[in-house]
Amino acid sequence: MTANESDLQTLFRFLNEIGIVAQLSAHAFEKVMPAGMTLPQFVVLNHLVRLGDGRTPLSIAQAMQVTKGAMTNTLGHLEGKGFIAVVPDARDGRSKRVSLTQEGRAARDAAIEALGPELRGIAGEIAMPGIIEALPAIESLRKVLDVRRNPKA
Amino acid sequence: MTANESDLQTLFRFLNEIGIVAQLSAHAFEKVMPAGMTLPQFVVLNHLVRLGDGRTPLSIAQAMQVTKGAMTNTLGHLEGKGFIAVVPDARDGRSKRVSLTQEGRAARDAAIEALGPELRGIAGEIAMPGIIEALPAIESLRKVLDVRRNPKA
DNA sequence: TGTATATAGTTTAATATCGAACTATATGGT
DNA sequence: ACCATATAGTTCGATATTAAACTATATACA
Repeated sequence: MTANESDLQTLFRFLNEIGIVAQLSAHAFEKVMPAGMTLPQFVVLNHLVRLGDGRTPLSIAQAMQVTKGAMTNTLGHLEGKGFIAVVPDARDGRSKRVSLTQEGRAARDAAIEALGPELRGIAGEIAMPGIIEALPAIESLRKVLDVRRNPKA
Repeated sequence: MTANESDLQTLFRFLNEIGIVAQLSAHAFEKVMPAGMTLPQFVVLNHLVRLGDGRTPLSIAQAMQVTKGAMTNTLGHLEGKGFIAVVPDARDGRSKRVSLTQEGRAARDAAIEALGPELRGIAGEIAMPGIIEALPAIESLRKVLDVRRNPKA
């Protein structure tokens, strides 16, 4: 499966566009988020709601592909706002466990609510079938980059 | 063109994946770049090579969707390394013009060279036809987000 | 001509991120 | 049981980014 020059240029352009879309969408999200709610904070809350809480900081960091240090920072903010509780793991003295508070769930729901109109606006202006078809390609690209970054996992 | 719930969830997941791919690919790029060359610096050099130099800082900032302040920073680094020259515009006292130096072109070529194997590696591990088909969807999404951010332009 | 407004670029304070060094706890091989 | 190594989390220094305030120049219009 040798890649030709044209493939390389396409891939380069693809990654370039992805970088810009990521930046633009992050901006659009922050714009509509309730005051004080940042994108990283929301992503963590949403992750805990969707996949269940009681997870360790490390597993959350790996799921969203940031460093442990970045997660320490984000969890600190969320804890400071009372959106999560972080407690030592009784079984493993090195670990902690993250659980959602009532306020945390409410904040996540409010953020989802605020996101709705923006998402609807975007969805209304693009050809959704194209997006739906493109999703698997993005996901496989993510997996490839994932493995290349951390081959052992 | 009303969007249904499923469309919104797909779009949300799509943007989520894009954010992670952007982060992973930025990391992969920085990893192989020659010492001292950062991704923003490379992107600016590449832009100037491909579309011609003599551009203003503002136009470059707009092309890559960063603020003027960010561009001031990046151009400062590039100028400090002797990769570009920034001179006042004779016609417009507010403006400046950015031109590439010999060293700047060489640095860009070296970066492209260093990027080759990494891109080839990635291209060899994914299904390129899917990427090629997905590109237009990403591009149209970029345009939509672009317009929503700055409706007048 | 003069004044209000728009545009180009810089600076500043704040934030998120990274990688590396560090602490503490667990695990595995001898 | 012990010691080497691996893992979880924090901290630190550096960097890129943003929004907003600021300076300087240009343009439009009255």
